[in-house]
Amino acid sequence: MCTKCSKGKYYMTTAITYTSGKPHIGNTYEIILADSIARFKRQEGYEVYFQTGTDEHGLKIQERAEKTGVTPKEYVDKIAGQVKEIWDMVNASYDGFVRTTDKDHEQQVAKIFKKLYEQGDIYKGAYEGMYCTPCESFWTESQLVDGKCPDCGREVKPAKEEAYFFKMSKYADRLIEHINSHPEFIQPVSRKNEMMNNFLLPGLQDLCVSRTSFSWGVPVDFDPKHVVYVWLDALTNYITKIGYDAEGNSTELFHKNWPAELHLIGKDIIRFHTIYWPIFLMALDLPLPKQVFGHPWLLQGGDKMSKSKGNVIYADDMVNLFGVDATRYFVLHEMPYDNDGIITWELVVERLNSDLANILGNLVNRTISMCNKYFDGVVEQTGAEEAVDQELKQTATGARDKIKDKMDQLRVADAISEVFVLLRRSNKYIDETEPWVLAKDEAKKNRLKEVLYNLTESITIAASLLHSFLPETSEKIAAQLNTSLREFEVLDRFGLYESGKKVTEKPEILFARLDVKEIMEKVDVIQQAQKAEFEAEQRALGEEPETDGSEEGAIDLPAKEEISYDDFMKMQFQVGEIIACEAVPKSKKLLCSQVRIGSQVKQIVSGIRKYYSPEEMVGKKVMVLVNLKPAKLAGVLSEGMLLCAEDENGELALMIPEKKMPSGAEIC
RNA sequence: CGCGGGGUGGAGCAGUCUGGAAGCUCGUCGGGCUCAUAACCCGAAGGCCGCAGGUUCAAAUCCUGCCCCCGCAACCA
Repeated sequence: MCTKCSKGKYYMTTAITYTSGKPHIGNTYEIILADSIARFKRQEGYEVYFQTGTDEHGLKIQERAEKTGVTPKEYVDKIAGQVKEIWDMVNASYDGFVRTTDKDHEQQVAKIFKKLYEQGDIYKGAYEGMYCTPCESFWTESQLVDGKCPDCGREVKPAKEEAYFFKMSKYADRLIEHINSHPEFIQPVSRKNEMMNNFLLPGLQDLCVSRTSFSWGVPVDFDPKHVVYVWLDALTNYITKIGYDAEGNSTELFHKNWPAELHLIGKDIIRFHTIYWPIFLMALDLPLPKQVFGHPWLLQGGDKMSKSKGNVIYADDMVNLFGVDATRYFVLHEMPYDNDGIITWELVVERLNSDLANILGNLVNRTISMCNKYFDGVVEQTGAEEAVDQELKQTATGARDKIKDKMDQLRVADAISEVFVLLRRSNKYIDETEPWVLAKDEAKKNRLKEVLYNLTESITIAASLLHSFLPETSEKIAAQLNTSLREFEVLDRFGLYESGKKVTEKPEILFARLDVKEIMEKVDVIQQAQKAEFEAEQRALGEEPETDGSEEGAIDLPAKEEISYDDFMKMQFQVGEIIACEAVPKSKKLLCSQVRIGSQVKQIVSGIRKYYSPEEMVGKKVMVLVNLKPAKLAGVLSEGMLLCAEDENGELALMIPEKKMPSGAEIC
């Protein structure tokens, strides 16, 4: 915005989005947040370089691509396209977009790996554990269920997989020192202790940085059956894409921008950015980023979000329904600093109506209308001041520094609220000055002009301050007032609106009020479409679509292998009477029941605590599989199984004989 | 005693680190106003700040114990 008064460079990044599917509003939140910070820094006079991108390697992507019958590259091209499309749709002003499948990135990852290997930070070792061949997964002894694979229940065997490891411990002390001497490094600060106490102080384990179990990744060039595993591939994007070269030929762009001022990431990956990433950088002899901010999540309220239910909220749907800036406003405003935020369609409508339509849109509209009505749109400063003006002016001129203060702390939601303080104050000013009363008295004409000038000026300042958050709206307001947005430097001054200018004749409604009911009808259409799309995808993957029970009742399960009558007869089912029942301590879902079957009593543990209380269990006669091999659950012995029906939501119902039956009666 | 987050007027949250008159937005009710998108402005009602103890002249805030909710983890026999 103002190149001659540059305050220096500002390199910031978001996390790169994993391309396993279309990003939902929670993912999109990060880019909007980052964008508002980038825009604000530019407005302040920094030379910002803002990078985002996609993380495109890994087993999951390879598998998805195989299932849909396309190459991994084709698959990620499609998703990366969607990501970009959404980022553009929300007006993200990124300067660089990295894809981990970009050739230059891949080359550097291979070089970095080699360099770290040659200098001894990476060594060849082995991953040891119990291996399930069909699942291609390693499990530790404690993860095994009954000595078998917890996923598929099949046999596992001890195995070793060759892998490369990074020696984390070597740099741990230096990192601890750095974190302690740079309290601003990890934000919010509450996360710092978490990292220290849970990972750094107990001692870091070496990190596995290669895999042989899949091929969709960057091959290790001196040992090509290995592929570089996620973090060394993903994190390095922050340096590779701006031109880092492991052999010393880094670009101008890199020298200018590294180290980054800010990595903006989700709170789930703080560990990787504040421990592994700094250590990689130390190993490469590069300076560390100034700050890592792990933002909270934007969660969907109400039902758990699930594509099969069609209730996932996507940014593009929001933009279509509400517009870009309403979408931006919601996610920026609703997100507190260190707690998770909630989004529902109803909340979005509420915010849009009360803040954007009522407070902001209506203020602009009523002000312009009065300018036209009383003075044919001409706005003039007459100097007819009164005491009431002072408070408005103070609010207007003080807003900039308050916002800057909040932004410096990365409290974006609070910053945007400061603009609304000014807007509210302006609405109040109209009531205090009563322009319609002034208009009736010819002698008060100059005063009326001054009042409308003050309003126009305040709105211009507010619009300029809004630019980082709602760029489109900000510009629309300036256009309606026939002025341009102010530079940051002068935003603490009042009275710069050029006296005598004429505002637009017919103000355009900035945000129309919305009716929740109408919106929810449209949402319903979106959700139906989403569900249909999901089911189509499932069919394409050759899987049975999940039905969601809206047609009441029908659930199709994948057919199991046919069994013989003898197989069936191996199972002994009997009626059991529950004579006592209590919750299993140390567990959340388990109930432990004493079940009388004939003359014996068996102890059976079941995961039904969510649906049945211990009290209501007692006295029930239920269907029991009696001859199941006993096993321990949460340390408690279970000698059988209570049979339940389960619906698609996991709701359980015990099977109970429909006529009175004695305990021990055989079920066959 | 698995890890973590949280419980503040009807809803969503701030305040808790650094004790010192319970605050914000929405909603509700009453009033004002008419320039405006039934918008705006003013006022009111509504809280044992999860429960119980403790420290203190003083606790939403510090300490101890307990209960409940939500993620993750997990054994869902």
